[in-house]
Amino acid sequence: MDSTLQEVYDRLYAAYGPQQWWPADSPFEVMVGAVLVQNTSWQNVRKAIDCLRRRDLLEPHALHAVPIEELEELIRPAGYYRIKARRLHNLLDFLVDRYDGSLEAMFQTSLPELRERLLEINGIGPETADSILLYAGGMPTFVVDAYTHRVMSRHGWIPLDTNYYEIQDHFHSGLPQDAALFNEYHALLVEVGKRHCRKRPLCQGCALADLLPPGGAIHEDS
DNA sequence: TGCCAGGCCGGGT
DNA sequence: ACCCGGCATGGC
Repeated sequence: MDSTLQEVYDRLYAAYGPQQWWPADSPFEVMVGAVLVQNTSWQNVRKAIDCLRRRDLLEPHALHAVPIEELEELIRPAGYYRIKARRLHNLLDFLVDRYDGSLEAMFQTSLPELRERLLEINGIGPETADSILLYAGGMPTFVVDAYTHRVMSRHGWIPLDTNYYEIQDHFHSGLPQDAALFNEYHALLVEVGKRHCRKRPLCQGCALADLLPPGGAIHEDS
């Protein structure tokens, strides 16, 4: 195990505690949120999800039955509503056609195989797939997002140009393959990123300040 | 008041 | 293998 990765985790956990991610009432709601949150603030996503909940549409068959044009209007507050309605529907096609709408059945598939199948769906990229696998299915795959890249690169722990799979490998090879750990770790990176790396690049005063490498934080923007 | 938020795709080098 | 424009709403 990578001592730095473990130390960063311990420091974040001591500072912020358990994060209770993903904010959702059911695995299906996690799936829906994973698509809607693409390059979008969670605040906007919540409006769209609440709208679906009020209409009892947070269920695979019910949501799948909604025509695209209606879906567009329902999820409008989440932004990119035309393309996201189609992406969401593509995912629902997959879930209903292959698994009869059963997440339990879907998550019987092995992690590598399910990941590949999800990536074949138009509109599901690596982060959305990993979010579904980890946060809806409890499968041990690390979620890499903008915050992960920002926090790790600005502290000098990875080069700025590290791509998704390189970052993911870094976590996979440096930590035990534990879904609960991956879940909490990613949530903690988002938390520290929101607090310290959103507007101002300097992570002065954050929980990781004394872990900075010689030369200090990296300031080139992502 | 502009800028940005928990990406991804398609077309181009 | 990258690089880029497009996609859209709501909050600060």
